[in-house]
Amino acid sequence: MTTDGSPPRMADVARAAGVSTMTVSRAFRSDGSVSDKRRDEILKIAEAMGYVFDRGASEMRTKKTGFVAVCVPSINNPNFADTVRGLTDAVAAHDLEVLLGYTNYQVDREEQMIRQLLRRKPEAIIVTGGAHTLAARTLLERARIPVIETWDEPSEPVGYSVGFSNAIAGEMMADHFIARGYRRFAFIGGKTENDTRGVARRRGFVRKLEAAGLGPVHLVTLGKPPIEARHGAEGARMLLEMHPQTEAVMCVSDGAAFGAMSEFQRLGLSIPGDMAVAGFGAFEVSAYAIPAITTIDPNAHVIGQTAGTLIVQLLRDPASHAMKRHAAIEPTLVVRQST
Amino acid sequence: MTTDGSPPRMADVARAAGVSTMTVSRAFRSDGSVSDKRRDEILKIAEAMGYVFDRGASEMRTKKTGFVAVCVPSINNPNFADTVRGLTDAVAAHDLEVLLGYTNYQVDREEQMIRQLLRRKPEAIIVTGGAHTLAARTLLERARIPVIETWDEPSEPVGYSVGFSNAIAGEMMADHFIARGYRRFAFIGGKTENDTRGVARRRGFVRKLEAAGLGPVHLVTLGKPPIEARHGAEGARMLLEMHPQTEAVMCVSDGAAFGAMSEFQRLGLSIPGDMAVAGFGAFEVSAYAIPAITTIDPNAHVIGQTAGTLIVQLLRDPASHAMKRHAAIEPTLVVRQST
DNA sequence: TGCGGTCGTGTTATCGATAACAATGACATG
DNA sequence: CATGTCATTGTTATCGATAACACGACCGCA
Repeated sequence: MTTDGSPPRMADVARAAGVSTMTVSRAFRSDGSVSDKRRDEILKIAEAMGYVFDRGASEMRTKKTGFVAVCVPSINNPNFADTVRGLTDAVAAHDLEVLLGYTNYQVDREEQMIRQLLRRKPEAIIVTGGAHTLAARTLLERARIPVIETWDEPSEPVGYSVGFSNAIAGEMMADHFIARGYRRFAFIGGKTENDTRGVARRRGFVRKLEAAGLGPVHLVTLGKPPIEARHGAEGARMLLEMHPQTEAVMCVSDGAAFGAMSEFQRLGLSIPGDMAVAGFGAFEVSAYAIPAITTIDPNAHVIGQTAGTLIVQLLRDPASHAMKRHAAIEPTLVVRQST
Repeated sequence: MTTDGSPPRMADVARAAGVSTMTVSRAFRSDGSVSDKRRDEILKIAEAMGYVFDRGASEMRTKKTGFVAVCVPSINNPNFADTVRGLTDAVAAHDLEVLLGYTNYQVDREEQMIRQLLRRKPEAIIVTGGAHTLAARTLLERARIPVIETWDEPSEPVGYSVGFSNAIAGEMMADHFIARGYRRFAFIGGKTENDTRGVARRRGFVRKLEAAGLGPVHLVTLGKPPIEARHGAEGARMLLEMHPQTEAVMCVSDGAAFGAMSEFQRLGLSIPGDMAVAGFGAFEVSAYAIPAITTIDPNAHVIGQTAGTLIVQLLRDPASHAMKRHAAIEPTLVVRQST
């Protein structure tokens, strides 16, 4: 506290400690060359005065904000929450903070969000997926910071990418269904334009089955993402009405799969006898549902962790730009009783 | 882009547009008094140059960071995710961004997180719960910004509070159990020290039942929060082993309730015939489980929205300090088939 | 004793935008 | 025509910390 009642600045702490501002500045950093005695003294005085270090002023001079920006579709989705957690954990040890934005699965909101995030001058930016508006892509290309696209395997990444092919994930489930001997298939998912990754999974699933001569795959398309249990339940009703002969259905998310399975059961079907159900995402609910639901684990936490580790490396050693541009995170098929 | 390859600053845009830096600054703000023609011209030039406004430099001069800090236990919990979403939605329209931190339910990490958040000079800070370390409380008291404690009804709030009494939420469920005619009760939850709100719910639940002469209430205590499906399942096994005569159990969260119910079913019990199960949180899974799970909806999104609205009001009109300090968000009992 | 090196500390200029104030021109009004 | 008002634009100092440089004290070693 200063005499005039304004919050204390570093200079006020310096005055109180009888040293120069520069010495206080050094005391607040780990690398600062100050004698231990002085540092303790200064920090104690600062604490007593209620001094709070001003990161904003610091970043103006150092040009280091300590921010890693990340843009995800939604934070209510456990998968993206896991990715953010993995990222945060990986970068926190290196004095980096995560600046989070979400788009509610709207591409134009992504552009706006990226614009907003970049104004904070993050040291790196992580986005979800490889599909962006042209303007958004330009923003990322011009940003002069590491750009990481996650949850996807973009054919032309802006910078780096950490993720997997959602189409292949869809194929994995198709292979599993084929191996189990099912014949008539369906896919429950959301509207095409909003969730490009969900659409890619559907494409892979359908392509593989039709290539095996097991088409057509019936598509049940619900509203905008996120597609959750209530949509799954609605999709289940629609499916039984339109294509009651279906034997196995993949859902775009585990939430939807759970909702669909519950609805099938309510309507008297036995799972997997009358209908096999699978999801995507390895939500916790899938493991504890009865029957437990077959799913694909995208290893969301690992995606975040890997992206975080990559960022730390790029920031510490900018020369490492030569390394490979894509980190493949293999999704895992988790077979359970529902198929 | 400047001639030397460094990112352009406002002065570079000004030079390119043949105006002063100040005019460019004004063009970038909604209130700036610049002729429309000039503004369009300037913005177009800025865009073409790839200029990105530097929010950090701006905030140093204006002393407005545009940040609202929020500290939650976890972002994987759908309840807190909803609160953050409600908050973000409420403040976004007023040019405020949410700076998010989470503590993994560790009180000492909360202190550290608050310290870190405050260094960014947020314009307001929102924390979860009313229990903090002494140092954390001091930090909040000295911060000279609006402080809002959520998800609780602190007896001595630091500043404002938005939430409900978790003890009363526990009592609500006890009342419901009593009305349904159950006699032998249990509560499945986490370790005491880490989740004060969960503990409060348990306390209310137990107190009410014992006051009605329906004790003792058996407590099944698992590990550290978050307490999810796997803990619920484990708790269910423990409960059947130690107190098989139990008729109705409340779980600290819906995740745990779902896991417990599944496990009871796996072990051959019928719900609610052999065992009634209730949760807390109104997770989507509860509505689609079979049977659907009775729960308490804390209206998490409303909590966030209300806190956001309050902040906007306090920042716009600092004189409104006189208004009431607590906004009560009533939790709703949602009775379903599991009880 | 003299020299170079290290350690701890101080001085000055600076990061990029903007508040506060000043100045200009256009137009209205008496 | 003089004066006032308004809208628009420019000039200067500044927010709070720190990089870069300078400097003195002290050390070891020849």
